[in-house]
Amino acid sequence: MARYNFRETEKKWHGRWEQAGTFAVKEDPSRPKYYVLEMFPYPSGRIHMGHVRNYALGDLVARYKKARGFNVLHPMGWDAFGLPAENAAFERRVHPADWTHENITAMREQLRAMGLSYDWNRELATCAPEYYRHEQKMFLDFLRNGLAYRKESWVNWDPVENTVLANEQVIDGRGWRSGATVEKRLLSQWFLKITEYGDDLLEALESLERWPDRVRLMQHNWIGRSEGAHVLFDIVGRSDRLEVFTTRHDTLFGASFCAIAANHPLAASVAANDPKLADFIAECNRMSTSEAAIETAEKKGYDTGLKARHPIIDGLELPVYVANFVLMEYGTGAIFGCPAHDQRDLDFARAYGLPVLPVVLPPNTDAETFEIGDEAYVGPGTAYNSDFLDGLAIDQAKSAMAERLESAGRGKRAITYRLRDWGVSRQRYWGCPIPVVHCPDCGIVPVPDAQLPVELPKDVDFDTPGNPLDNHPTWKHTACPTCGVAATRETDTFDTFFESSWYFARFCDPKSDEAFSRASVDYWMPVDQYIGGIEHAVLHLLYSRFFTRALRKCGYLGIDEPFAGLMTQGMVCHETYRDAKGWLFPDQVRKASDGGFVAVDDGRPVTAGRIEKMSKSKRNVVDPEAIIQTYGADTARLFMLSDSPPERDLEWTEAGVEGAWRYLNRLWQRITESEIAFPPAGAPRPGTFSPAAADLERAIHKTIKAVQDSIEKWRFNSAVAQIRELSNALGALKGDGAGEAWMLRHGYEVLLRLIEPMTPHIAEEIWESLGHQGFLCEVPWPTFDPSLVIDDVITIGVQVNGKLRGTIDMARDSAEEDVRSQALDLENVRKILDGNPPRRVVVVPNRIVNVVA
RNA sequence: GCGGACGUGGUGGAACAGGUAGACACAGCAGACUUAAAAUCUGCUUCGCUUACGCGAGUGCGGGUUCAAGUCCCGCCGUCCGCACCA
Repeated sequence: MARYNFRETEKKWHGRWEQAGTFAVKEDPSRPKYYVLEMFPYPSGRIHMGHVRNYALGDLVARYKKARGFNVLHPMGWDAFGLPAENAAFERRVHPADWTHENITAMREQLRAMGLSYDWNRELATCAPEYYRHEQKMFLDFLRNGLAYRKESWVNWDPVENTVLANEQVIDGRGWRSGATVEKRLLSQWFLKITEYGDDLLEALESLERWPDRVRLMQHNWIGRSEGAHVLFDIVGRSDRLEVFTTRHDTLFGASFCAIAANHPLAASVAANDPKLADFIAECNRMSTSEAAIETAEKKGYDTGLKARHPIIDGLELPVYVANFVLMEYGTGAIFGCPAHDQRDLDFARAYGLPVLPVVLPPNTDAETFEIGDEAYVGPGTAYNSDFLDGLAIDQAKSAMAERLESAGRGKRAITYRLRDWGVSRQRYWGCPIPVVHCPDCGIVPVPDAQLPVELPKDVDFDTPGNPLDNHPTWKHTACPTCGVAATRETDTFDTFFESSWYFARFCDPKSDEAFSRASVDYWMPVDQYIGGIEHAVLHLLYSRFFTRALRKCGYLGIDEPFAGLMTQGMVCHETYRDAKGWLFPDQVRKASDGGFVAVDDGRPVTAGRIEKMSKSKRNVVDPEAIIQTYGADTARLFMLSDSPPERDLEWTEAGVEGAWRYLNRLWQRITESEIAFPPAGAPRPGTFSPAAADLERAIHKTIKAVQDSIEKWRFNSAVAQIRELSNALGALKGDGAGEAWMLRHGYEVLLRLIEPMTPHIAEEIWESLGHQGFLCEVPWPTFDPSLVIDDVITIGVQVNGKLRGTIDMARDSAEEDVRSQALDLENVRKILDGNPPRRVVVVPNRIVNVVA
């Protein structure tokens, strides 16, 4: 038997699709649209298995929706700015632009080899001036609309990448890519006002019904809204007041100290005359913010000597400390401490000998005997020791206190967010230049629209440390657009998350002289189905939601939410091996006779590690190109879809891939080398069928329904299982009469249509070999006959006391009495009842009978 | 510490809405074909007992609700993920 030649076949169909423009789309108001998008890749040079999985998932959705009659937009492009290009420039003496474009060319070929149904006419790369010029304009519009501003602030500085990082890019105190411990620096930076949309971004999460709960929750926590109050403390002997944020203003009567952050202006003011305090502040700034450091760090404070007047209790003065656990970034950078009801405050109070006064009494507790030991009481209760709050529950006490503070002019209700404004300045070359000019006379001047884009210079030096744009001899020197005097350009570039915050809209109209036309985004947006990794849950996915709102405010588009549906796929994992010296590639390892593993070269023992995410460092990466070379794209795609549900991690196994390949090869042989003479394409349906053929027809219709349901529910692995079940049924069909031949052909044609979104090349090839003209991918999805998906005869389980004791075959919707008597008549059932009448018989129509003995 | 998800054969995983647990695969075993191997085909494959018919146990552990629980409720244990000095 000849083997299926995937190499020739896959290439052949790539050419056919391209020539016919099969996947080119345009707006068509007469048809429902469907926008499928996979997160576009960074052009690192080669695709990896994570990409293959991502795009196999997206292509299945795109092809399925196309079959269901949707006008499907399915584009692909390149997230082309970023640090690796600069590293390559430094290490290999290639220009970042050349390196990036070479990588794009290579990766485009790899993607084409997968047979993905992209409209390649819409391809874009974010490093092109035709792309980034629009985001320069957007930034200027943000500036005009008060959504962008420049301010000096403490920022996260990555000492390895030599650039600033946004809060979202600091993971556990370290840079998200470099892993270097992040330092605090005071710099002038551009910010986007994401906090202005804090409430909206939070509330709208509710409406994102087709997003995973996990991602919505992560964004919810990230935004971190808390309701509380600002409280004002007068400071003895000073005119300024200390403003504190609290969520527990009900415990204000238990306050025993105030604490401020090391970077708080008040601390700086005292430190000016207090060298010891200045030392303490410096020590706090050096402190790492990593998890381990925080766990072990002591709660340290420094008594400033200042006294804060309690806002409610006349005559009570509280000491003011600078404390290392108070963050300038959150709230007002100042707190009041109520040790009895906050663990951290309690630890601090014990360390510095401050009073601990309980003011919340737990339910059913005697106020006389209630004491605070080593643990603060944070549970529910009623206020006591609290004057006018006494007897009130916590929530009531908060309201009462807020009203008192407001009427006394000593505070007011307030809401604080964990979310910070998005710092977008990066001290890097390979990014989009920030289009402003610093003029000695006029200050910050936006570059006029007519002078856009501000293009990156090509001739740059990567050997000198620092920002190559800043080091460039001429680029930054320009004339002030307003007054004409000598001025300098901003040399920072945008965070590369800027580009990915709007590319989905550009795909709607990628050749436009504008960012995109309003009509095209109105037609295509929002993205109906977005697919990508969970790692962007609070980065790209939050920025894009904000950016869309900002663009709306500036009149670019009319929606708030860019992604109506989101699927976060699991990782691709693989086995790992290591010996005493480190990790080994799987092909350096073989199974030993004792069941363990040894190295191929010298037989030394090797231990099998965990199944882990493919990574270069663990040497468990499988190169997609090699797989496609060996087995073909269809096989790789089928395996990826069949092994695990999309959101779960997938274990790559050679055996699993082999299995997928054998299946496709078998399918091809069964049809193209069939000994049964199939009737020609479109042959009329015979009038009668043998029972076997009629059964097969039911199986066909059931499969259509099952596969469709599975795809709609994102159970692609189940869809594959159902297709394989139909294959088994087709392979097992007995008889070779005209009716059987017709039904067999019908079955295979349906099967091909169902499998085409997963394995398009082989499906097209077999379809053509059956005598069809035109593309299978343009044939509508088959419909099932509802009457054929329900069985006439149903096998009903018969239980005695909940244990299965037999089955009976009954006509569908048989009378309950018949089912009951048939069930009781089973020998097994009679044996157990032993002549006694059953106590009860539960009959669930068409499902089960349970006899209670 | 806070929040969340998950836990089913040797393995990946099925099981719509509480109703025959283990679909579909992978691996394994046996057989057919073959000089042989690969490929292909047929069968078996949750565990224990049994020649067999069967019987017993079984969805992390312990309880509960129900005629009936992988699924619902309560309490544990474990694994993974997110956030974290957040006032």
